[in-house]
Amino acid sequence: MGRHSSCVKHNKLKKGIWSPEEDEKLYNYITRFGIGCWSSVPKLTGLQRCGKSCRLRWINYLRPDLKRGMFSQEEEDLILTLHEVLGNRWAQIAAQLPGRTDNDVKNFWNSYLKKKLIKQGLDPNTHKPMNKTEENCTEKCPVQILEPDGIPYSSISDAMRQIFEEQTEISRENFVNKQVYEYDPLFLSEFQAKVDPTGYHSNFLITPYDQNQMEGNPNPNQNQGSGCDSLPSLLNFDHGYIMESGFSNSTSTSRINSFLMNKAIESSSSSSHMNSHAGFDQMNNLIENAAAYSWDAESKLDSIIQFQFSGIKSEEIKPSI
DNA sequence: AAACGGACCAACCGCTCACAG
DNA sequence: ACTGTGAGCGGTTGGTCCGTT
Repeated sequence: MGRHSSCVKHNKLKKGIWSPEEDEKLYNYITRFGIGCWSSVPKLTGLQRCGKSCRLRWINYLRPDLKRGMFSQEEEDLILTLHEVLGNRWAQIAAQLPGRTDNDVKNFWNSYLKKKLIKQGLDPNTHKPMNKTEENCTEKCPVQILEPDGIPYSSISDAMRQIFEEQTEISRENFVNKQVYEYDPLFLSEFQAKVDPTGYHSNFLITPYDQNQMEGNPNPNQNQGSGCDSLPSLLNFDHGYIMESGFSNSTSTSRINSFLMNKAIESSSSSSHMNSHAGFDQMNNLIENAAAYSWDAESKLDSIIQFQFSGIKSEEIKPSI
């Protein structure tokens, strides 16, 4: 199909920067009649623009709920985290950032975040050190996630991506299609301080199970940087909400995160391979240890959540179907 | 002061997908 | 099943700004 048909037909249409008059015409029209058929907007407004151009101008500039100005640290962290899972799916990433457009996010990524990662020696595509490979991750990661048909996902990132996409479908009406986004400050704040700005050295707690896995490894940091920490970086940030909500559905936008956890926990509990008694012991130990190490309350919860993964003896987490 | 180059960002282009006829 | 159209998305471009030489 190629070029948008309405733009091909009318090659006399104006291009380039929008004038304030054009903006006013479009703004007045949309605020009065709402968003309908974009292709008819030029005719109805008298604008010498194609419908596609009108749509873009509204979405990227005129929409009243747009957030202007610099990206906050929370937004930056969120973009990094989501990009690690979703890749260049700017629209999906932007849908989690109230008031930001895909264009905003894309420009911010290309002009700042991408360079920042490169500067830190991280591959902007994988968010891992330049010399790390996906194979290494699969090889070293102690948790294997199976697809519904029992075939393991090729990597943690693939599994997380799949889970996120399922979630995105579920929450689409709440996140993507709303004209006015419901801003939930909790959602963004939950990312704060839980995710390293690098998107790499996330808050990945080393559980007893992990320590077993790491026996003989003189450098725990090396294990931490095996490329598998992308999973905890997504899972740790919402524990507080999850614990309070009992892993149930909620209207909070942070249910993305609880969804991820629910997925894993449902899966682990349904797994016949889970070593449950060891799991409870580990949980108790973790709480006690957390107190002993003067961890704060959040860290305890982190530990509990982490247990849900680390306690799976069979190294399997089957996503629920 | 002028030239240059990099950063930023608005807008365009080309493609896919969904849907109606 | 096929075709045309509209909507949406990601990649890219080009203009402007600003700092540096």
